[in-house]
Amino acid sequence: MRASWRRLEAIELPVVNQAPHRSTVLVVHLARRLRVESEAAIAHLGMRSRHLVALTVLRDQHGSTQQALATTLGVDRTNLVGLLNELEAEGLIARRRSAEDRRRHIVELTPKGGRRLAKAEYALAAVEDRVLAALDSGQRETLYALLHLATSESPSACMAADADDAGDC
Amino acid sequence: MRASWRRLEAIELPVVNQAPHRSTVLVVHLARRLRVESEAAIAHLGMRSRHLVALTVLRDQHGSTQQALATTLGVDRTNLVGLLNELEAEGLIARRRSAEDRRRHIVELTPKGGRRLAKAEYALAAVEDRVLAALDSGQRETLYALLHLATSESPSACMAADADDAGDC
DNA sequence: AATGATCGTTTGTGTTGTACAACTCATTTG
DNA sequence: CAAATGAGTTGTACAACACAAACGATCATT
Repeated sequence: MRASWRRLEAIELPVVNQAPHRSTVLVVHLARRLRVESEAAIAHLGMRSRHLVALTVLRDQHGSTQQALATTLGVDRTNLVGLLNELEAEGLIARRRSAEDRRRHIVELTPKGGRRLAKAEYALAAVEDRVLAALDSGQRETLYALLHLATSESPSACMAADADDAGDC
Repeated sequence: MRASWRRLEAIELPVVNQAPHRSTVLVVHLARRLRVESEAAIAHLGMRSRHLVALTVLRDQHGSTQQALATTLGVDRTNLVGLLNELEAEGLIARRRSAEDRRRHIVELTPKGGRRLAKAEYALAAVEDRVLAALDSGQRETLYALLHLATSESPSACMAADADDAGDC
């Protein structure tokens, strides 16, 4: 009975077919540790981790609408308003009306926001040295590259931009 | 002055020395997305993500004391009690008293707990296919390996075990 | 021009996760 | 014996967040 199983699977998975590991739990676990420690590390900048996540997303995908930002961040759009208000009050982001659809707000990272984000990331060095102590610098870069790839893959990339360059979705 | 700096650093960082990227924000971001979706995926098992994290940690480092578990998970030890109660009520973990120090509880993953954890991870396949869609299977394994390495590095490994094999810490 | 839908916003309510403190009990240690 | 420690219990407080209902401004359709 094992022979037939192997024949069936060998077509698509030629050599080895181990049960793939699930990263979900480890990501959640690691995120908790990182978040707890990073909150303390960036408190002197008047920011929390959720601010950093928003700024980071904005740095990657420039000029998202609030709706797209809400889905990317996975937060309710009503709660996003308050978060953006805090960031805008400090001049870290800017809201401008979309030219195509004047109902929409295009959220952009300001230069000051970029500098603040860089500052925060600098402050996170000590945290990662502690939490990611088991990884050398090369492994950390690999980790970053994979995470960046996974997160930058916007689930609805076509509706993220101002839609002037987004073709048919 | 830069020459002396280069001489000093060249020993350990020979060629390039770019500013390393910080993974913290990306981990937090990705964890949020994974957690939200995984909660729905494992609800039918009567579990939440925090249960899975606890079981996963227990699968890796067998026989932690509750105190060590609390620091590893980064939760308050008073809140850990309730979490372990829920897991123990379903027979997924077992508490036994330490022989060396009868105040301590050694928490262990039961066979049933291991099976439940495996079931949950199986249910997470669909979630990761959605959230980690940008990563192929090889990249996901690499991600898992890095995360496992980072999380298994227990910050206080010496006090994690039953202390019969832990030497001088 | 009228109608309905959409985007951002405000307000309010409710739930959840978690920290924190204070205390008890059992046990170890000095 | 006294002090310290591990686990458990209880209660309080707060922050994050979802969710609903409504509003004004703006599109899109007819």
